[in-house]
Amino acid sequence: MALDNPTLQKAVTTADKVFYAILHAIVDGKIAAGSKISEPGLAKQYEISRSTLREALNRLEKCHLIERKANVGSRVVDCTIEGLLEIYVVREALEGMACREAAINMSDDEIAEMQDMLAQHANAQDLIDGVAYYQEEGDLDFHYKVILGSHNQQLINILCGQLYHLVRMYRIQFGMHSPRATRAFEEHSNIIQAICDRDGELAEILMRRHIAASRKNIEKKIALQNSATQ
Amino acid sequence: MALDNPTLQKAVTTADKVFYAILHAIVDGKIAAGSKISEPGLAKQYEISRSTLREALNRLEKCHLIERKANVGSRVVDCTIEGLLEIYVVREALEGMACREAAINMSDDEIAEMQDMLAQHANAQDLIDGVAYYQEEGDLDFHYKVILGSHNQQLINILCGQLYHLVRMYRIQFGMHSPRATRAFEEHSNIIQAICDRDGELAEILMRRHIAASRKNIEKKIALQNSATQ
DNA sequence: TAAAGTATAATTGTCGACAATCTGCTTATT
DNA sequence: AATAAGCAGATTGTCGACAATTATACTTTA
Repeated sequence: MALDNPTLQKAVTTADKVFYAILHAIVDGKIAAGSKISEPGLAKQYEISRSTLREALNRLEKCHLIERKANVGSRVVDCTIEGLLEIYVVREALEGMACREAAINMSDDEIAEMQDMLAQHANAQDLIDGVAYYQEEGDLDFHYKVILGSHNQQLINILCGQLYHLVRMYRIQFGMHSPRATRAFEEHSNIIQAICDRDGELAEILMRRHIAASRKNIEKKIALQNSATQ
Repeated sequence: MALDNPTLQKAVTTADKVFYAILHAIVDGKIAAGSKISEPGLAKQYEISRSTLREALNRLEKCHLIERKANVGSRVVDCTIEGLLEIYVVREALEGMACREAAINMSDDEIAEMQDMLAQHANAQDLIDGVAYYQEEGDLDFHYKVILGSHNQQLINILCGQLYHLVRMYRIQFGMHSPRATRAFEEHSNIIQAICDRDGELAEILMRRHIAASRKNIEKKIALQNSATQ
């Protein structure tokens, strides 16, 4: 079930391990965004052959974490504001739809599990402090559960397999400790309620607003920064 | 511009050429859906080394045309009804959003170009005959233009780079010569009008209905088939 | 001095071979 | 007879080397 998550999947081959190692290095910014990737360099660093490294690079390309040009090489994607906003647009569309489908397809057990998770969050010290409600990872994450709940393999692949890491990369590198913590918690509650009521239409609208609110929050911040520097 | 289309991109390296060759073979059903891929076999067939073939296979995996398991091998994805419906759900969400963004971001020139294209279609013999309005490819395609018009690189990548080929594969292998030809044409007209009016909200709704109508059309067909066999 | 051309160095693409793993069949055991 | 263990055969993963292409630095020329 949750093993569909590439992040949690066990690394069975050397290329796998190196893939995850580089993945984390990029997401955490240890390999700078926008920097060029040296195949001989990285291969030496991880003590593997170039073939194996290239296998790992291919997977990173699948996650849109690096970009390759023929006969030129690979670069880590760079984190631009425009890129971030583009991702939010995609998420609004896809997670909105995932939420609609989740309201239709989730089993009662899955819904109960999600409600339990939310109850735990309500007590969590982090939430009380109003910090870092966004920081959980993997299958602890609310959005994650909703996406899996859609039972749509295409949606799961795109959102959990590809965009997930990009989103984390942006969050970490832009230092987004959401100030919307308590607000987000309430929105999550309402979304779960809609799913529980099997109201797909409402569930989608609420999820879209939830994500759009985050996006607007970022746009506002950017606007403030821009007006301050002028 | 249209060079962002991986289908039209020029193949510069051998792996590229083989990638496109196998891509077409799979989409056209010359390599059967669901069949296992033999690396030694295909390498011999295309007269290349296994390394080069694996490079090509990696790209096919990016398009979700094949699936790989570690130490086991690759299989061509199989075309199931569920899979097809899943794709329609994703398309409804993403192309709907792309249409909204297109209404915001397309230049006047781009819109004029799209209107010209539609006018051409209106005269086309194919349309008069009520056949095959869906069969055009590449940047002739209406949906394609809308997606590019969103100016959102993420949307373009996912829809044109990944899903595009899968959709074509399903269309060809399920033999979908849409009987909705004239109807689809009218719907396209209305969508372009909404974009022309810069009405993103309406444009999204119309596109979603347009795609949902196709999906329901398929569901109906399936239901008929099932009731006939019982 | 700036621009263009050339040669050298470095990087990427491709190849064939070996090691590790899986598949299917035979054989042995209860 | 059914299940488990073990053994070929084939397939995938990994490696190091060579070929093709690109980037860099230097020289030449206007």
